[in-house]
Amino acid sequence: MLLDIDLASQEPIFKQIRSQIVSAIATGELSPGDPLPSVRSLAGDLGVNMHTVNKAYAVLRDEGYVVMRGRSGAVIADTARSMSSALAQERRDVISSELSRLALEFRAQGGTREEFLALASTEASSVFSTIKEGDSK
Amino acid sequence: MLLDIDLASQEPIFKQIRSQIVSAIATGELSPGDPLPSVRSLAGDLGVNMHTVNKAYAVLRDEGYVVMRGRSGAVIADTARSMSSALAQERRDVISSELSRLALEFRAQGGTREEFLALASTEASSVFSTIKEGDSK
DNA sequence: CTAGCTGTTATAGTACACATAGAACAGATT
DNA sequence: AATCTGTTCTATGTGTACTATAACAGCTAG
Repeated sequence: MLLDIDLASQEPIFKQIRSQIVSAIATGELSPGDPLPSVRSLAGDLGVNMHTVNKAYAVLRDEGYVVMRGRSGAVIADTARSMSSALAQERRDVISSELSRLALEFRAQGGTREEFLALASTEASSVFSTIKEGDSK
Repeated sequence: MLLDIDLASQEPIFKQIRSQIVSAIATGELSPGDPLPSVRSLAGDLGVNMHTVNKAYAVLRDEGYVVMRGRSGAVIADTARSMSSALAQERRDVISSELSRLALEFRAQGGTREEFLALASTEASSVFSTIKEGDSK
C-alpha cells in the first residue's frame, strides 16, 4: 500500500492521504481489519510532518472509515463498506449535492442530460470494474 | 437576478458568486448578451469588497462564460452554451474526473454502480428540468 | 470631443487554513 | 512495566481570501 503524494499540488496533503486510503478501501486493496501504518512511520515514508498524517487519520475516523485501538493503531473499520444509517446517509447526501452541482456546470456549458448520464456511466464503469486483491500473507 | 451569499460559509465568496452566475446561465435565467451588474454595484449590493466580485468576474472571463467590453461591462458570452473546443473539452475533463472521484467515494461506503447511476439520474433530472425565463422587458 | 463609468492593477493590512516543529499525555498491548 | 499508539498543546512560517485605498487604461454615451 504505497501512497503517491504531490507536495506541489493545490490539494492539501492531508486530503490527498485521506482520498487515497478511501480509494484503496473502494477497490478492495484495503479490507476491514487491515492495519494502517502509524502516523509517525507513514509521515517518515512520505516525508511530511506527523501532524499532517494525524489530521488525515482523524478525518477518516470521523467519517467512520477507520477505528483507533490504542497501541494497535488505526485499522479499517468493519463497517467501512456497510456504514450505519447516520454516517452513510450523511455522506450520500454530500455525494448527491455534488452530483447536482456537476450537472449544473455541465448544463451551463451546453451539455444535455443524456450526455451527462453517459459521462457518469463511463466513469462509473471504470471505477466499479477496478478490483485489487489485498495481501493474503 | 439576486445572488444569495453566505459570508459564514466555508466556500470562498468569489466562488459563491461565480457558481450562482453559472447556475443562472444553466437554467436560462441569464442568456447570451445579458449584462452583469458592475463590480462596484454588485459589491455594494452584496456588502462585500469590489475586488471579491472582480475576482469572480475574472474567473468567469477565463472560463469563457462572460466577455468584458469596456464601459458596457461584463455580459454573458455568446458561446456560453456552445463553447469552442479548447475550453469546452477542458471543462468536460474536469467534470469527468470529479464524477470518477464521486464514484470512488460512493463505492468505498458500500454503494453499487447501479445505485450510483440512479443517484446521478435523479439529480440530473432535477437540474435539467429547471427552466427559468429571462426578463423580457 | 470629453466626462464618466467600466474592468484592471498595485500596495497594504487582517484573518484563517495548511504545514511544520518540539514536547508531553493517556491508553492499550506486549 | 516498558513501549508504541493516537491525541493534545504551543509555537512558527507560508499561502490564500478578503478588505481597503488608490490610480490606471479603455470604451461610450452625451
